[in-house]
Amino acid sequence: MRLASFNVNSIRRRAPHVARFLARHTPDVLVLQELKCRTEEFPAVELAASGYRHHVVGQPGGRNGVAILSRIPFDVVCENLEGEAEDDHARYVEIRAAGMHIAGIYLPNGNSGGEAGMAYKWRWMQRLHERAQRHLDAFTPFAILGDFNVCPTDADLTPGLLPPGDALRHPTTRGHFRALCHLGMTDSAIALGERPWTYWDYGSAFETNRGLRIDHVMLSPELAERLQTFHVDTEARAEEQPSDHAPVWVELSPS
DNA sequence: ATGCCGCGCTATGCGCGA
Repeated sequence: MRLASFNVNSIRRRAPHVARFLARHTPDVLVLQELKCRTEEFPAVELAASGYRHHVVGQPGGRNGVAILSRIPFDVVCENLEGEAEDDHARYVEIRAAGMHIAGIYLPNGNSGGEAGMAYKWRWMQRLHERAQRHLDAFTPFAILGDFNVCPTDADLTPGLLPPGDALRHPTTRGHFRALCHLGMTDSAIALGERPWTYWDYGSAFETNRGLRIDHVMLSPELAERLQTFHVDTEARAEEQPSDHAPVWVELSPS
């Protein structure tokens, strides 16, 4: 079982990259973030030949947007986290497939909108925590994949790349992330002794390998037991007109 | 300490992303 995540920074610009990634690595499930399109604008035709079915949670205005592509049967569980009235950001999608629940997330950046932006990020992390708690309490196998916009420790960013007060490395942000770990969700890369960059800014950052580790795959205990490998598809980041994120994925042994 | 880049907009600069 192969579970993957890719922040595409506009799916209309990146549909060819996604198609190539699917062909190269044939994940069973791929979650996408930052579609930057409405649901009806998703380039389904360009991805149709790949043999994947999709579910899109788009948003007007060219912001956010998440989707799931799957080559195994699935049901959509929900398209938002509970706990905040009138949250119309398209940042969450959860499916049930192969006996597990799989969430694709685009966690708020938190650096825009001042205090309110930061507070929204932390409330969102609290709501994610509550969702995970619910699944863990029920012993439901649960995976969370996506752009967390969190550098969990100082070792997860190139020194000097982000100022100390940045929302991606703020102590409160890290506290929320650590709470998710303590709840019982395993950071896949760390569990395997790896700490790879998953994001490089446009410009020279990729050539000089100045990056961040912000795309994560978190697994409940049942799934962490099955964790075999963690990968970053740097090939996708090296392509023409790339996203600033690279796809990541994990391999799980059969249940 | 930051947006030099990239994206979408109702645009020909701005807000946002990390």
